[in-house]
Amino acid sequence: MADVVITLKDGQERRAPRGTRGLDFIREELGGGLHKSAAALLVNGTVKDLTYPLTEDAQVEVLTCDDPRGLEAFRHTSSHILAQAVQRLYKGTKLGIGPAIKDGYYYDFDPEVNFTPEDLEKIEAEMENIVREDLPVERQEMSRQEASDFFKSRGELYKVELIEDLPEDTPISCYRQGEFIDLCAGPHLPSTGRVKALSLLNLAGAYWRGSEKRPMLQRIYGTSFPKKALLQDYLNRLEEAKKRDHRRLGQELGLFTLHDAGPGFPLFHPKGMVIRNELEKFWREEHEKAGYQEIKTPLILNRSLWEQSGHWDHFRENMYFTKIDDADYAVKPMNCPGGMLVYKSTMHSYRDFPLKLAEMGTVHRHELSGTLHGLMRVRSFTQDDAHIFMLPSQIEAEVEAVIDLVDRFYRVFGFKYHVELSTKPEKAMGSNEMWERATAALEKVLVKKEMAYIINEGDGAFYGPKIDFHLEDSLQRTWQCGTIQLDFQMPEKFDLTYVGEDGEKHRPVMIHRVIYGAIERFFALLIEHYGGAFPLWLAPVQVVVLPITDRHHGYAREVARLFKDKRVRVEVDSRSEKMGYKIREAQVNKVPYMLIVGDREMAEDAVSLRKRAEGDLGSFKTREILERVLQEIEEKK
RNA sequence: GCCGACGUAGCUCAACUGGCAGAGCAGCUGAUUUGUAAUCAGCAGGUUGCGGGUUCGAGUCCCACCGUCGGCUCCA
Repeated sequence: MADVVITLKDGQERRAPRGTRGLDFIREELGGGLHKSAAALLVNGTVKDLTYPLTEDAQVEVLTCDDPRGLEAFRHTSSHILAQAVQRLYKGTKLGIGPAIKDGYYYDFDPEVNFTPEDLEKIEAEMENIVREDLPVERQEMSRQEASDFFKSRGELYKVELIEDLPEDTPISCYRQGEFIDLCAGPHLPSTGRVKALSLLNLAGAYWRGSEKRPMLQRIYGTSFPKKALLQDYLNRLEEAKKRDHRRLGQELGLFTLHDAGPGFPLFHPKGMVIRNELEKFWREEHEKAGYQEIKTPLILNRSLWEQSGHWDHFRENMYFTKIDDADYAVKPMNCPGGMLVYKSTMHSYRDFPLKLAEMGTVHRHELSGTLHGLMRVRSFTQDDAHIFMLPSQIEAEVEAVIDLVDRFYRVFGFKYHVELSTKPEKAMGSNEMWERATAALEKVLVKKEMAYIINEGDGAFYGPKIDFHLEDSLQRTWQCGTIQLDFQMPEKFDLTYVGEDGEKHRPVMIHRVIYGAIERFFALLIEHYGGAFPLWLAPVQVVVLPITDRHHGYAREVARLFKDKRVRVEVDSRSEKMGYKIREAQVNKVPYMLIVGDREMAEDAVSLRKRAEGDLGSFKTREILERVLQEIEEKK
């Protein structure tokens, strides 16, 4: 039998006996330690097991854990080890699914008794045993019937359901390691001994197939790495991330608090308000430049308005209600109906378009108690909303302009973001044609701007599809912030009109959009992004003057006055404490500029500069530092 | 809303199997006059989330509720 010709990534060709397993090929032909660090193969562009037999000439690339696809196989095998350990320790536990995810893996179980955190330790110990046993992992294909019968005989009813839902033509494969066998498409590592470092992280409930109507399973999250040191790095990073948690920093820096008196209703303290106000100030400046006009609409409006807008039918379970003089009112969950009323109050001409009405609107939404999360997910929040009324022909240009505005804002803060296109949800208003037209319009702009985006099926607003902008928190969970929603519904519902060139009345098109999203959420993300060390323009206290002894207090106040006159947020720490103490406190409070003043500085009209991040920088003329501070504030660096 | 864990002073945390609620930081008072990340002393601070129950006795055990945390579902 002739050898097969294997073409490597760099174009080199190697020969191997037909049917050689990938792993053996790597060991024989490529040498080095590669067969040890390899996790999977890429054969003609498809990811395969390392045990995959090379029966044809092929392009082959070796994937290690440095490649996401290699790491995925590694983590996926880790999840099988988890499931094997659980089934050894807790007989009768049924298996759900167990995929690799970002930073690790999970497995869903239906145990006879729910797991406790102590169980995780036992399970982890058993996983270590399985790794030590170094069980070979073998792939085997089955017919649909075989697979179904097999899992039925084991009582694995969730697996049977999965098999039944697989498309007809999909080959069904299982992976076996020791006594454990799981329905799985693979690929997997060739043996369990390759998982050198693993750890279980936490325990949570998760509905079977993500549906609240299905049983709740027990999900165990874990992670694993090819080296112990990498696992330790990861655990250290988690610890570091906890220090950036906005809930912790918000408390430590005196920015906001949350109370039992109002779950999901945050209270902003003076220092938190300074930041909020700076964010709003920046927002107003930019929106004025971009041609927006600002409005303000009421917190509470009559029921009939919400019926007209469709919220009564589509959003009621998220709304709060009240009565005024025996009539039904609702607290607004969105700003759009109020915006509609403003629009309808006067006549509009096509010449006025695009008409951009912006509103810092505080909305209330009843969110499920289990979903509340610091400032990220609250029940009362302020949206930096705007409604853009326009001609159908203006849609693309306006969507593009908003995308540019979002980018302009996020850049100032140094945020990375990703974009999603959300399509028609189940509870939607309007015809399919309308939805398709609107979705296509949004997609067209994204394509034109060459933006990477993912499709978020069924996640649109009830009145239209949307482009969402997501930011990452300190644990790399993503949160939707900016959004651009195209709406053909509200103009219809509210009978909005404009007078066209032809003198006739026409229906305008509308965009709902936010840039920050919710100020609360954006603020939370900013706290985590900066780890509480805000850039100068946002810092609640920008400059603190630290007099060395009582006889320097007068001079310290003079220095502070110079800054205050230029609207710099400055404080003087005149307590009778040592310099080390005052500096430590300013440092802990993350004040960007510390100005130390003693005899030398007094004599020279100077200050000794210490910056939060750089430490002692020596003596400078006071005026020079003032200029520097003003410039840095201006540049928003 | 669902699953699990947790809830002690303003904050961070102690209190062995049920046996007198305690410390550090912050706060207040006083002393100290200080040169680049914590000066010393004293004082005050609590219906142990809320409500029931078991017990001679509950922070500790049981039940229900509220809240928080991690997820699921949902969403800015």
